[in-house]
Amino acid sequence: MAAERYNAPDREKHWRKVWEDAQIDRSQMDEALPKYYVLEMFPYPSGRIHVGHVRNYVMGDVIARYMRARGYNVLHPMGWDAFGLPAENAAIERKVHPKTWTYENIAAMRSQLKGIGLSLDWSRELATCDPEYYAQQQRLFVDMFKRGLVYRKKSKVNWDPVDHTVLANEQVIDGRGWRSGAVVEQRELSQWFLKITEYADDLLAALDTLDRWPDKVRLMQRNWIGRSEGLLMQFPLEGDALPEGQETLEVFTTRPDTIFGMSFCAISPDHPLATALAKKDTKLKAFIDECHRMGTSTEEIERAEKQGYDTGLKVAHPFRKAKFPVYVANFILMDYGTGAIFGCPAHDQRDLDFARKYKLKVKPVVIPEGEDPKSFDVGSEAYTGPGRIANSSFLDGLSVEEAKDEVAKRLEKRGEGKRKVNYRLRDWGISRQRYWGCPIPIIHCEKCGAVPAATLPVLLPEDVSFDKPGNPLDRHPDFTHVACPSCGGDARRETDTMDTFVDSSWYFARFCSPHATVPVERDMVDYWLPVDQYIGGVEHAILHLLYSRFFMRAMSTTGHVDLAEPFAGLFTQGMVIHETYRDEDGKWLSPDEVRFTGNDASDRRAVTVDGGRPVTIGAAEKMSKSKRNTVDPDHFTAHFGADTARWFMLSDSPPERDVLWTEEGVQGAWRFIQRLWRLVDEAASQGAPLGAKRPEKFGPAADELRRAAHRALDAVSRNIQNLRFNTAVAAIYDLANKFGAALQGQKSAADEGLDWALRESGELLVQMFAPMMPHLAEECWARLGYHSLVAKQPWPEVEKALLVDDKVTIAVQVNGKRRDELLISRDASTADLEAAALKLDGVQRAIEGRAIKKIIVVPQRIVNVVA
RNA sequence: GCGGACAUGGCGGAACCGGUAGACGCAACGGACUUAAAAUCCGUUUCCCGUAAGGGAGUGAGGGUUCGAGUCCCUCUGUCCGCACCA
Repeated sequence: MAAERYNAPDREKHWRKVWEDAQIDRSQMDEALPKYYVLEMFPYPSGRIHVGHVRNYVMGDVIARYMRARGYNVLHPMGWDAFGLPAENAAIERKVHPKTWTYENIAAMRSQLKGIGLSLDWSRELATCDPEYYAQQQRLFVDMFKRGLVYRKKSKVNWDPVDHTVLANEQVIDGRGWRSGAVVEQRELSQWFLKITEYADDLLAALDTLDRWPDKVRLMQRNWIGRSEGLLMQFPLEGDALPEGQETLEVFTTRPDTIFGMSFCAISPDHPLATALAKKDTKLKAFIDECHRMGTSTEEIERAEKQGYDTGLKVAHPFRKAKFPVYVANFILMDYGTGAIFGCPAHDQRDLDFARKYKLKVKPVVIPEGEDPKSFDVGSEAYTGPGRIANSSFLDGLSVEEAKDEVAKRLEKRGEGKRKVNYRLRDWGISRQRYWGCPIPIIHCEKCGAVPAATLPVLLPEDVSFDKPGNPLDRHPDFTHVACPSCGGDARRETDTMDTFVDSSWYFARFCSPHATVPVERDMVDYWLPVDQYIGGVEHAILHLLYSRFFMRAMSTTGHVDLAEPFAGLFTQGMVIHETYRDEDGKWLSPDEVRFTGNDASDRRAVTVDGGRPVTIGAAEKMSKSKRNTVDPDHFTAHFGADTARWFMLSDSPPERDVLWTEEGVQGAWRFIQRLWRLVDEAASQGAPLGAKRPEKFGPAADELRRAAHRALDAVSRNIQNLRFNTAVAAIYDLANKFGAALQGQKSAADEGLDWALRESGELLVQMFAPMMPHLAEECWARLGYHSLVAKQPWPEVEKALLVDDKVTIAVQVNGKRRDELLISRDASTADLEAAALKLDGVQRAIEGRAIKKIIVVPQRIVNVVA
């Protein structure tokens, strides 16, 4: 009797209710149990979850359910990265208060997430815009302030002169504000910084200890921190225009060995010397203004065409009687080193491009092995490799390293040079001139300076309006006018809010005691931290992860925790992508608006659903609202259920890679769910009854099935543990195929113990897919006669004896080419293998009577006959 | 510009430490069941030659190390990602 079709949406609702009543996902500290903290990067509450979120959280959920079954005390919480720009945009565009907008979004997304059957401890939910949360963040800020980890300095921002607002880099499009279209200016503002550079060395060194992080992320962080050893050099300056008090130019270089190849010096447009010169030189002023229109990102600065302005000043070479021009150049970053360089065009690509443009001398001084110093020429590509120094007076013949050292020694002796370790890493600017963020708890007093607010929290006022440009906090009198906590005089409250990266730099610690009246409770963080498995997008590989690592160190300094590394294990998952569709006018179409007409895969064509107009099928891209290639999880689960989505997300594509969302793939997952349900149903009726006694002996079919089941269990366990979900899925498919075949076999011929083996492997099968398709698993578990929850079962044990076969198939090669194979006892000796291999027809044919030179035998693997 | 990653059938991908390349899924094709369709079940499917047995080629391109290379080394090509105020 065939089973009824499995009604996923209906049954899933039922089981979610059962789980909730049983509180399967509540976590409580328990010193007696080993803990396991699994966390997915919390989402920004944009309003709807998308399938990309689903993939992220399902992976974490599989781990959480698996580790729970393995006997761990699992913490698996969820929260909201709820401050940020989009809420303010919504306020401006739709006249809805950021708070209202955000909390409505959170409510919508929470209910969507609950529909996926994630085993999350919702009692720990937090949103970073909850006063309960950001009040504690302000405490942390004040503690860091008191420890000297916070300071203020001037820094550049993108300024929109029409909207009177600071723009994010992504809001600057071709040098103009995205909303106003006004040409963006760069402005200097006083901003708050966190001293991440204080920990630069440790952040770098400790990367080596993060052995459960992807190598590429560690490498990206290493490069980001960018430690380099070099030399600070003082060049005497001369020239009529030389401003007073600026008689020397300090540059930082990592290549002092190339000093004899220098042909110019260049300073940043923001260098104090440039600013001073510009006061009298209107052309220079114009050039600097031009540079400021470029944008603040490193990418733009470095990619722009190299341009310079000759200041007329000269620097003297430290070892020669030669003078070189000083340029203001658009590719010199004020934030790195001293904002000034000496240019050696032959051995630096940027310098070379610049030199070619301004017809400056290019003199090679590092000669690669095998090249003649007299004829060596760099052409259009600078030579940055190793070699011998030439054309360099006392440095001639030295290696690059020796020359660096020699130059440093000589200049240090003269007091014109100093060795220095420089970092590319800069201190973290956290000031944002925006409303929807955590207020920086500082009060500015004319007498006392910047003083931390005495009473915390500093709450965001809610009576604000966005009908005027700029930050509404600036024009909120009650908020800004306060008494100085130190002297009691009139003072002004800081109106900048914090970068939202601050919010996400410690939320994982807050989850350990989400409602505490201190930032973190020590016994809780000591028990739960570090996060054992952190899962999220690779786009956070640098900033979020580095800031969080910094925060743990800073919080250790302030005594809140005692731990440097927040994430013991890190996994970066790929995106969910989908084809894109456009009509004749180039307008983006959503998948629902498109109908396919082609006959097969090679002839895929599409037309619009409404009028049959032709549709261009575009490349699969990251799902985005603007390209309309998103899939709505709600719509989807209402029809196929959450398990289908979960299974599909885990199948096929390796989790670190992008996964292509396709209708066929969804159908495949859906079919498999139905198939599993039928198989379990049949096993329940044809297999041995619940609790039947294990037979003494098994026939060949039963034995084979049991081997398949235990092999699959072994593979699934290892694959889940290594987050290789796609191969775990393959192992389950494989077992389902063999299980189906065994069921068929049982109908045609009885085999000793097969009914018992069917029950055993059926139960194992259900337990194996339970972390991935938990709803279906409960339904199957009940069908198998159980009144317990599979979610509460311990993970089954593999019977190791069943993993080992007594016979193995060994490939036999002749001269490295596979010619035949050998089925032979597992512990056959080398001599046995040699003898058996030589007897094979395929081997004899391939040898063609030639003499055998050598036979390579790797037991249980391969025989290679060399003839 | 700088930095990083990736490349295997028609498609997504598998292959532990260098040891039978293509597991598993999708698509396609053939068959069974059905009045029919859907669903389901069985089979085939890297390419070329061959009815077959069998042989040849094959993991982006070129070279190298090795008895043996998808895997290690060098060179090249292509694609994707990040670059400090998006989160």
